[in-house]
Amino acid sequence: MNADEIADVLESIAQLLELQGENPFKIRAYTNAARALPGAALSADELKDPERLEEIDGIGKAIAEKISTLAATGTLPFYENLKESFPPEIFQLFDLQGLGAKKIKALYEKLNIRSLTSLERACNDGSVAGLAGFGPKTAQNLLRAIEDHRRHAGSFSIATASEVAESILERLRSHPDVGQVEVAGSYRRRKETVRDLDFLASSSAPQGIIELFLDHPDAETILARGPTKASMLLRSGLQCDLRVVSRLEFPFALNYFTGSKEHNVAMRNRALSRGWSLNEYRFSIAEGKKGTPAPLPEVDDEAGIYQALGLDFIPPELREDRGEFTAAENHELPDLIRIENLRGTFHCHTTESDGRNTLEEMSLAAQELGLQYLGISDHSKSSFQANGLDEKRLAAQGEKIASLNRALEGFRIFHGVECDILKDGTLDYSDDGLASLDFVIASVHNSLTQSESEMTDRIVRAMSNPYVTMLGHVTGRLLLTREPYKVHIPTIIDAAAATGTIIELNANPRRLELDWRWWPLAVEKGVKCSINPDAHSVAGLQHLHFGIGAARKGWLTKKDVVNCLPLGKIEGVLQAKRVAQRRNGAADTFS
DNA sequence: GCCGTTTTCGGCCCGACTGTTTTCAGTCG
Repeated sequence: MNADEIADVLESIAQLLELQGENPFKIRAYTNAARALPGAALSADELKDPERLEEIDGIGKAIAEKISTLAATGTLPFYENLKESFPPEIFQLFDLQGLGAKKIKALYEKLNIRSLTSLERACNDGSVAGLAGFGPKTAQNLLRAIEDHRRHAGSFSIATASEVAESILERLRSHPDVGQVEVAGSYRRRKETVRDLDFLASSSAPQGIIELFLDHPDAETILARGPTKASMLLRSGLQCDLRVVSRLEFPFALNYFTGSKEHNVAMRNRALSRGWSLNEYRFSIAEGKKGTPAPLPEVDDEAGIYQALGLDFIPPELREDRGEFTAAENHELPDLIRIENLRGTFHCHTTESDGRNTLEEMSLAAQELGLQYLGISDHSKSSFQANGLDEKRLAAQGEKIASLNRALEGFRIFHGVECDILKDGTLDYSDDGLASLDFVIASVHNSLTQSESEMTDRIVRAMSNPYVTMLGHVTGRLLLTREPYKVHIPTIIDAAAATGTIIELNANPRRLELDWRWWPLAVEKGVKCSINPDAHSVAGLQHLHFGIGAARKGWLTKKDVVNCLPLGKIEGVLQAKRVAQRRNGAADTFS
């Protein structure tokens, strides 16, 4: 069993213990261990070594033994026994809004409810409403929650969220009683998908702002309406929450509601170590602490909170408790990439394959964005579903680009292709065909069900080709739609480093990969990134904004991203692999 | 179950809202 699978088991154990009414801190210990494990990036052997596991913060003797057993045998008697006390379907009840372990336990023990279907029946026939601690309102809310759950998987793409977030922000800003307004939560941290949007406003007169917020034209259900907090479900199924706080509380609330939960816990612990308690409103003197606490700091903005805790300002994207505290303490936080650092981009399609805009339109749009270059890469011939180009059409496209380039000044179109990586890792064109191009993106588009080792070998073989400039969408995932295909990312990263292949950060909001979690490793290994929109239209160039969010989340700076290089410097990077091969004179330079 | 210039016991983040209660438990973030 690998680290991710073991983490899933630990999460399941936590839920089962919760159902059993176990000590909440014991439950938290399992949840913490589940979160800590994948971040430690242990090898298969280290996962079997209890002593190595115990070095990880949050994993002690007992859980280390359990992880080791899972890694070695793929099973755990303790877990198997736990599972016997509850039916497996019961886990789906945790996904319902308003239903936690206590209520699930009551429903199961008193009414033998174990699934969405049996819960729905019991809500309708009145037996839920008759249960102690439940009532008619709860039954009604559960029915609505079941319906919502069925209608929406519960997550939304960053693109959907972005549209809603910007429009609600604008609405709230228009209110005369509003001071500051921000979106917090995972949206501000630029997670690849979000479950809800958390808005935060400062005001001394919250009521009207709450009313304006809830009076949204797309509001379907009002979930909460209090004096400082409101919550609604939009017709799309996206939940939006609003908090209104005072001007002085705003930085604290912004920090608190931006999260992540793990980041907040660490912040509070840092405060406690100084004798302060930190909540979403302020610093205060912690109760029951021995010794004299440091005097309370004055805080004007979010940076002031970090400063008070001896930290550089941590950008929201990094707040995942993945090393940002150590870096902030040592003044080693990266100068994260910004959208204005981009000088050009690659991976754009045109009407020649499956794009909606012509070569000329795409080029013009890129110039209007202030870019210096645009890499055109239509599909290769095997992607016939996408009208991929054969050698003849590819050559004709090259001539057209050359002629356009002659008429351009200070802007260049690079001619490339998104070349299919065939089932055996060979490419869709001969090396001679590839050599005529400025750059080549190699991507997998078919035979997605290969085993992890087959897929990994396939991609590594493709990267060993000196004409492959960069690797496209590494795992083929479509967020909220299609799981990634199986591929061993650390091996891919090593191969990219060894061959000098750039890895794409596909900025299309449905893809957003290589996933941000892997970029620190890639950078450590010396792999370069290219942030590519995978644009199929002029509008698709805007995906670069989402790519920047993901890149920042992956700790990337402009030095790590090749398309921050200006025209005049980028050409050399595109040619580097072939030049190295020519210099070494061997076909198997990289093997 | 984890952790330790509070170190082997006794803490572990905490406030808002809802619904079911009549002072609070459960859930959420």
